[in-house]
Amino acid sequence: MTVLRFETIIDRICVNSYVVPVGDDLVMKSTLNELKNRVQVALAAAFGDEYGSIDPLLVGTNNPKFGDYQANVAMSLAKPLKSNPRAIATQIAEQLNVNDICETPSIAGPGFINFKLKTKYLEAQLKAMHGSDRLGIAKAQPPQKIIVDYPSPNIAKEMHVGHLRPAVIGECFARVLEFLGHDVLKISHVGDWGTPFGMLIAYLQETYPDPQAAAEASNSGDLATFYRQAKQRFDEDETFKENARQAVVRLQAGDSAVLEAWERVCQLSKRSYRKIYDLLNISEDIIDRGESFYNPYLPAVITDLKESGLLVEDNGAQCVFLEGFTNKDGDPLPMIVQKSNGGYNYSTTDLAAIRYRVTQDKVDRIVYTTDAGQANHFTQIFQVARRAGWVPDSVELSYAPFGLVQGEDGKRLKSRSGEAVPLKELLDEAIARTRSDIEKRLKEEERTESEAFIQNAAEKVGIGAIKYADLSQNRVSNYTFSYDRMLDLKGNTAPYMMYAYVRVQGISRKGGVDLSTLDADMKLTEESELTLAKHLLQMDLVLDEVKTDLLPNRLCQYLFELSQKFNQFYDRCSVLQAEEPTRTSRLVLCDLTARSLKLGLSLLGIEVLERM
RNA sequence: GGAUCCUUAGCUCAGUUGGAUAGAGCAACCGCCUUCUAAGCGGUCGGUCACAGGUUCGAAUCCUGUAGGAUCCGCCA
Repeated sequence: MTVLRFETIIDRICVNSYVVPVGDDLVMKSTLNELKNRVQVALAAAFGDEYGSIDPLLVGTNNPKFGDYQANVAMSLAKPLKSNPRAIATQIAEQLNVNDICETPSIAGPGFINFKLKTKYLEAQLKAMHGSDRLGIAKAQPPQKIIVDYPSPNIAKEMHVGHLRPAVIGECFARVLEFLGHDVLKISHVGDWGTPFGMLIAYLQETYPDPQAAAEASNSGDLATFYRQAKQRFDEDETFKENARQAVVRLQAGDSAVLEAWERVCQLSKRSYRKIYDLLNISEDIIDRGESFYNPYLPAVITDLKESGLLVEDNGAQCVFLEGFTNKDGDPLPMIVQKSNGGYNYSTTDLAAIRYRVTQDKVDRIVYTTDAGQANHFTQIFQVARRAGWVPDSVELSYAPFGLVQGEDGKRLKSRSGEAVPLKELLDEAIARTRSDIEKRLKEEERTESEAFIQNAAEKVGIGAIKYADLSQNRVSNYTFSYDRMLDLKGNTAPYMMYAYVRVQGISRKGGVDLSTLDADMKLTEESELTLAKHLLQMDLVLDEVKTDLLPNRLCQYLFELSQKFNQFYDRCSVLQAEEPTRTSRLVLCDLTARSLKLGLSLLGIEVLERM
């Protein structure tokens, strides 16, 4: 897969984590891993100890008629063992001891070993899952300290649609890693030190020379309006433009009056960002550590690089020459860390950030999420940080680039032209469309609901749909901006899953059943029950994948399939009217589905509704 | 000129260390509400996995080349 190539470039080091029981919470063994171990034992028994450590190539089957899992290892051993794969598979199968988990394994095709789980085993697993607060998902042991580098817009500007992806994706990573028990530090590397700030500071000082008035204006003002007015002044007046430039210089020199104005602009900006983040259900405990934060640490980056011998002066600029990046003549390309005028640039800041995070925060892993256009930049930064000796091998630098948000023309959605849709506008549109959809349904079904119910449902469904539309696509591929697609409420969308959840709550209400206090004695008979059960037991694997590969669409896919399987079960099996013990067993399936959906959606940053 | 990413059904996309007959959603068409919310379920239609070679028991997946698209490339972030 393409993402892996990135990871090899940046020298990815994995830190092992082990699964152990935590506290009183019952932790189930992953079926896949358990079967893997069993096959390895069988391999050792059949062919000698040295075969006990090879990968059994165990995967889920793609067709139920082959069972639930298949081991593909026999084919890969044909050459080294100089034997035919079917014979090898038979030898492995003879040594297999999996009686407690599945039916007798069968050999099929060129040498697949197929496993079909026993119903009894599934029932026991479900019971354990039902008794667990965490749905049987283990916490990482030991936990890692992980920084999730939140998307970092320039806070001098209004948020636009291009900020949606990084916000939503970064939030998902943080939530998944946190749920898996890691110590997550959410850090926003906001642009709070650059040229656009000079413009706003100059405008604030010009319009509100009196500090008291400036304070009031920034407390009650609106960033978008403020920015628009400042931009207009900037574009039409040369003197103002010069004032803005001077403001940046004085800001970086530490001028106290300018610093004060800068603080005000930052506050104004953070307030307006928070409003949107709240609407988007983005964590409140994000730490703002903008470019300004690293200002004091920039000189040390240069001296450190000099000491390690990496720093080279070129045309008056301080550079590090990169390995593997060459210009058209084949000469190494430099990365400038200090401009010829003595100023620093974003490379310096990013290097200072890595250095600080490893030495001061003592992290085990840093997860970066930016648009793919910055892939080269981060590959270079990581290289220099490693070569400078700031990042030991034990620290993992994960880069998760995402595709560009494109316009209908297939080109990058521009932010400066002013054509980019403000994020607020997109979110409001989503809510409005959802609202009218809900009202239409209520009318058709002759239902009446309170205004509060309608508004809340419109917000949760509308925002959920937008976030899901984004997360359910492969992170790497480009994203064509389309209202219609983002706001679609049918098919593989957030409302589909929210609706499955609502169905369970409906059963609980109708039957007057408290799902949390059920005694989970399972009795699975119908095919749709077994299919749902098997899927329910795979959530831990999926979350582990998301942790490693940083692909939220894997979780979306899982939740969509879970909802599909639940809907099929719901369609074919009546719950409340069933005889005991089937009735209770089915109620437990409902409960586990609802809790899995709620958890999974919450990890995507999407909230569920009890009714809709 | 160099680098990175992408190309799978009419549209939007999945496809997990290479595995059995390439899967969803949307759109189109046909069925299913006196039964736990039909934002649902079932079915039909739809593919030269951009193209050409190679690697092997096996390739949408790995390698090489070609075509097309996007993005980046020493003093912006």
